[in-house]
Amino acid sequence: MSSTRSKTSKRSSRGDRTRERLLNAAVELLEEGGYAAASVAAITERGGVAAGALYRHFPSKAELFVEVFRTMAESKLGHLREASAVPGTAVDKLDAIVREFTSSSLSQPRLAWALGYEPVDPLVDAERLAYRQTYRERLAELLRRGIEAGELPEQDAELTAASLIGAISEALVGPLSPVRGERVSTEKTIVAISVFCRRAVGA
Amino acid sequence: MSSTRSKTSKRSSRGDRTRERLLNAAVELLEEGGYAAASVAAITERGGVAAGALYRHFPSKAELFVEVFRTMAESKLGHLREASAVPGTAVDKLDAIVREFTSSSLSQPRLAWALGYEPVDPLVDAERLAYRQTYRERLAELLRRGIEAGELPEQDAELTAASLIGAISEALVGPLSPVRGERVSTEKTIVAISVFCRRAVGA
DNA sequence: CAGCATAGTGAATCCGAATTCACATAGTCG
DNA sequence: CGACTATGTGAATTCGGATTCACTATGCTG
Repeated sequence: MSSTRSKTSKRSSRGDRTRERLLNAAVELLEEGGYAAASVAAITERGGVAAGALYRHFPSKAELFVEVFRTMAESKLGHLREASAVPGTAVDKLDAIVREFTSSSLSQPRLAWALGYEPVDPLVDAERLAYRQTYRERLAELLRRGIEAGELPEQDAELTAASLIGAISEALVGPLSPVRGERVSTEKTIVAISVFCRRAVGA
Repeated sequence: MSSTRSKTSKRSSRGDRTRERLLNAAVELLEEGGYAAASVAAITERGGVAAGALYRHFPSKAELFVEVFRTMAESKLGHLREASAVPGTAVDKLDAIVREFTSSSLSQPRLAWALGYEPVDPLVDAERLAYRQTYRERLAELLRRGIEAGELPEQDAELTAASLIGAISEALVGPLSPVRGERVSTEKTIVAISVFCRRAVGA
């Protein structure tokens, strides 16, 4: 494909930079108006190229979004990993993760909504599902450690993990949804969710 | 509109029956292949009429689905109400509701998926959101009673309610999703979810 | 500079639905 | 029966985007 990137790394070629700009444009549009706002026309316009150019860099619009989602999810995953590096018991780590997840979602509502819930495209949905699964596995692993350590009661770690993710998501939907109702204090929300999760795992 | 239904009730007119058949066809198709399978063509074919006929009964496909969703949600709401009529403490009622919700979803996976999660149409999504809100309020009300009665610890009932719904939903997604993984025992799943919820509310 | 590949252009095309509409047909009422 | 309304027909139209493509521009390499 791009024989030009053979420079191992160095300064990126024109094409590579356009590619980047398109990806960024997609993210921005997602933040601003969700998937509906992110048409090929809009993306390419913001990227400063004509519509057709997109197809020099991605086989389809869907594939572009797969990449967007993959990137963002990977980054979020990184943050969660960092958060869980906090010293302490498994429960402490769990709590750190929950808080990180909650607060980052609250600070970029529309994006979080788009990443986690908004109907996009079958291809992208699959990607999303896959990452959700990854989150779940991470959590489950942590839970298992907590159980072994006797910090948590015996339970189906996978199911609990899934439930936790669902609980956090749903609790956030109100605040996240473009159709926002009454705005509640962010800090209060985080604490409430954190408490709920602690109780839910049996801490 | 239908001056014919002036017979107060009696036997339904031809039109009314076609209307019913279309609604049923839509539900069936939803069960079988999700929203994707429920095109106007498919619905009308199954209903035994030509495509255009649909528009004699509904202003648009979306409106038809709004009605489908409303009906099903109303029915589910009814079942939950029945379930919560079980004698006992607020926690008992809560548990009954959780079990009812879980088991009914598991027995009609595809339909539950379509009703609860599958991206459909903005108009329908709004309807769905509204009912979710209703579920949430019901649950919250119950929780509040439990808190007052001292059966449950002090907490934000609304948030807990939302979290519970999210937890159940997500825990079911695996089993519900068309992309089913390993099949787990229905009974086990119900129990596990029930236990999780009890813990989560602080029972 | 010639030559070739990579990038970019943007109007035309495609595509898969929903929706419309001019024309039947069935039902009802006086 | 005759007229008038409710229903049904289904091919043609619409529609909103994604995608293509013949052509042009850019930039590197020898």
